[in-house]
Amino acid sequence: MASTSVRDVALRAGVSVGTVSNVLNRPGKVSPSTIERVHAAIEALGFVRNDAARQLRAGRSHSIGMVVLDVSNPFFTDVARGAEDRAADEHLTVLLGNSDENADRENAYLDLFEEQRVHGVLISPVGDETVRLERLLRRGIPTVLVDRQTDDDRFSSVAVDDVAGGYLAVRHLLDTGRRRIVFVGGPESLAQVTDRLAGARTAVGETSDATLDVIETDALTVLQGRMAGERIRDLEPSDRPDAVFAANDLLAMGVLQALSMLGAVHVPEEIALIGYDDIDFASAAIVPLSSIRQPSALIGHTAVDLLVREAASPDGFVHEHVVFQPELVVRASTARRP
Amino acid sequence: MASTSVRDVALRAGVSVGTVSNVLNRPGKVSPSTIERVHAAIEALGFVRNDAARQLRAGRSHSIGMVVLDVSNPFFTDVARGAEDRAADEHLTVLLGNSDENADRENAYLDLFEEQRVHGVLISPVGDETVRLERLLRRGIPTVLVDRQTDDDRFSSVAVDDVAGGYLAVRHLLDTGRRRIVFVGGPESLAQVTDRLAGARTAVGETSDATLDVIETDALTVLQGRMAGERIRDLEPSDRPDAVFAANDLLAMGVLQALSMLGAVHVPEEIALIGYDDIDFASAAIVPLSSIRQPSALIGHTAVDLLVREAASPDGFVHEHVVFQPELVVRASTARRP
DNA sequence: CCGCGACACTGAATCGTTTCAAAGCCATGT
DNA sequence: ACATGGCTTTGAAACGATTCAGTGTCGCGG
Repeated sequence: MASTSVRDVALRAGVSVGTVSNVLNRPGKVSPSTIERVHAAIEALGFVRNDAARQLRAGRSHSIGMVVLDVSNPFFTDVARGAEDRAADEHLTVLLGNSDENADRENAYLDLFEEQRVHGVLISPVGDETVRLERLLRRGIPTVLVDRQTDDDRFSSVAVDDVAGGYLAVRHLLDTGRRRIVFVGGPESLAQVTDRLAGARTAVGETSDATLDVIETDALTVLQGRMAGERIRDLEPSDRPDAVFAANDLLAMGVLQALSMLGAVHVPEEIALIGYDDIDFASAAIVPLSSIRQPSALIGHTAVDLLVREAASPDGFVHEHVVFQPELVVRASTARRP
Repeated sequence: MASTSVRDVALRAGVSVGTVSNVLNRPGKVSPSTIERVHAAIEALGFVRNDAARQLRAGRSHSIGMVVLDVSNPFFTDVARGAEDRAADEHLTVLLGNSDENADRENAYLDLFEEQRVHGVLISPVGDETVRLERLLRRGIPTVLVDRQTDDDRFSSVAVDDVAGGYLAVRHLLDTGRRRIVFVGGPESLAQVTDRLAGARTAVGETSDATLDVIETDALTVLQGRMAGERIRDLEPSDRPDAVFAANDLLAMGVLQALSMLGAVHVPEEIALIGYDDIDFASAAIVPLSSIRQPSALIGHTAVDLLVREAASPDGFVHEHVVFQPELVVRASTARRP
């Protein structure tokens, strides 16, 4: 019952603890017969390495801390999966934390990760606060911003050009003949929201008779989308927009639910709708949803890549800013009017 | 740069390391003035506890290991969230692993959790193998089966009555006039699948002119559902079933996509469709999906509860088997024929 | 004035692994 | 016969927090 240690294994195999450790970590340095004997002892005793002791000695854990804005959002689980896959190659584990767009929860996770002496941190930050992240750097914990562009040369970052994405979305709405556009998204503290809105504004600015209104939401969730959709549905038909650009697909699905409910407003005939992220469920929506696709798994993959490289070259690492380009995916929800 | 330890804090505060530790863990035993001095030193040095050292001393970590069948399935993320919330109350962290219905990946996570000396394990197992789980028990790691019923008194378990759920689903299809029913689900190694199928069989058995066919899938995913749906769509109209019961909502959404594509088959007029889990996206589907609701967050919550109680009472803990009842949610996809 | 308990604090031992300087062993070449 | 170098193995030190038996101090009652 009492857990067995290398000492027990060494005793049983008739070698020293150093040799047991070598068998485990540098088998090339140990003679075949000894290796066999040690393995037999490990087997017999059911020995399992104590990770805490390894970490203590090593000074840092072989985990990567990751904080995302919303684990219920398939976009982020896809990013996390990409990160995990790449991390597994390096024998690293990903600890996934969910900030729920809440700075306090974000901080709680960062505290935890500091105590754990994680190998590095991947974060999709809630606000602009870099104070907290600087502290990680000073501790020597490499930190990569995920899904957030930055010029800050103290961090690496992996993001998608959200301004371009916003532009793509609204350009497409304009190209299919819509002019009165509403942007649904929020809170403003999220860079994803403001960037996509900025791109939308640019596109609208290019067309003289187009207008852009904003309905701000408290979060990027289906529920918030439904509330925004209800506000639109309850407008006089003449006051309604002819297109909605939602800051992500969850919002878009909420908007869609509200508009379709009771057959009140037809999508895309009366109002066209486009989302962002192209999550798997977008194509299975009541009206299949047009969206802006981001290479989600690749984002996670690349982020771990940068992290690992930074961790390997302690000082003088040149931080990189990787920016992917988004892609328009057209489905029924923005079909051209008849 | 070199991380500061309790020793440094002690030195700076002019006390012993033992006192620093007491300030951190049993402030009641330390005089107010000393507490203040120690806190000042901690602040000044930016001291952060080293979790690895704590764990080494404590003998186990304050993390709970959790393995689910599919992180992309909102049902499991909901369960995980419930678990995390309850765990946070106990100052425990949840490490979430994804087996992808693959026994090797499941084992890899269990190995990891053993090395980490986790506080306990929550698992939604891939197969019937209890061998691996027994090993955890022998190590003194309490283990709770999640979303899996069992009579095994060596484990606690938290589950939903899947046989009752399967019965509910098919009883509803029969009640709305359907007779030729197809069950879509697999692999058979998942108890969730076989239990739901068993319930379905019972319901069909109660109606003399009803039939039940099975299309087995390789996994419970949207993609697999789409493949099954295509097989149904490609049947001669006279050979088609008049209702489909999918083993979970992801499958159901895939089936729905395949049937609706090209307007080939109308749901629910030609084929009624019911899923399982009632994930958030089910109500936003092309045709809002009827489903069987499970109290997902409550499952996670309860599981952590049992785990914590077992961990607190090392021996002689009486394992409990909690079984929740599922609930039918009727939407458009099973509307009665006109 | 002594003894006793309460309280605050100390510091060495401990957890289990890894590392590394040093030692042991053996064969080869001179 | 001995030095040399290449393997293999050894064992003590180190990582950093916690614990606990023990030291010291103070105040109060007898």
